[in-house]
Amino acid sequence: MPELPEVETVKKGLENILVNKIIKGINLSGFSLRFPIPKNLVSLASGKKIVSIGRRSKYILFNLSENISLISHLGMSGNYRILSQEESKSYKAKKHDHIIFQFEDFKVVYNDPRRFGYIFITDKDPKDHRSIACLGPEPMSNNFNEAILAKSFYKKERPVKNALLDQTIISGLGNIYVCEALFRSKINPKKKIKQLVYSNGSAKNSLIILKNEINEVIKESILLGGSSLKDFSNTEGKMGYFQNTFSVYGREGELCVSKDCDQKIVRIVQSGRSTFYCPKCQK
DNA sequence: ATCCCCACCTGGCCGC
DNA sequence: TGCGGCCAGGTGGGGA
Repeated sequence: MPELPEVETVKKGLENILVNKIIKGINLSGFSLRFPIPKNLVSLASGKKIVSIGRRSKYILFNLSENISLISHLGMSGNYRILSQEESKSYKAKKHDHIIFQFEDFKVVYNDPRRFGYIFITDKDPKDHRSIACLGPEPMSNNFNEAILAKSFYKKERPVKNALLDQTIISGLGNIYVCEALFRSKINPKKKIKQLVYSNGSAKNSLIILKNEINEVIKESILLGGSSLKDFSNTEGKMGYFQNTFSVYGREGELCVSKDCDQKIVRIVQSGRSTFYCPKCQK
């Protein structure tokens, strides 16, 4: 499922309902997620109030009372559902429901078929957690700019597609938004990143365009509630709409959307992952 | 040091 | 209808 816009959508849904609520109890399926669920999750989080809910990159951060934080990653197929009071009364855990949070009069269910998601609990600043500390700046944040990209791209040989998926360079993008941002920027995904930087280390215009298009595609997707492919939905079980606006992702063999372009979208594999692009528009 | 590959899982879809 | 193969939004560890 989830890249930055989808995680932001889930985070907002949780924030609307859960802030100032007290976790009365937690039920676990007994399965491990990508990592084992922390043994002290139930004892440490139960009885705590949810003070605030934040997001860093693709992580949802639950800030609880007494300086406890939950750090939640949705992996590929993780999702939170907030059950209504009525649903909560008779709810029986479904297959792949791995964590059920009990509140006074309703429940929140974490469901994750592929179990690539994970959750950590910490009594320290979550920003210092090893999963968060290494993340690069994220789109639309103050410290995301062409200078920092130019620094990361300077004299490096990697294809730009791979570099944009590297969460230590820029965090929050995944396969969909990288493909879409490169199309909007008219940059070939195979292009080596050093070619976007002048030999004096400053950003070429194409890199500035790329930075702007990354911000734009993320902003637009958040406004539409993210992209729903297969199983992504928000905390109410509703779908996002951004998938209807894809220019290249999942469009192999279909016509390029650019005016005056007669090319078909191509799928290649880079570092084991599908890349979709227009060979004519993206140079 | 840098970068790629693979494993971690289940389920859905396609072709035979 | 069934089965095998392939594909999927992410990440971190190991190895080249």
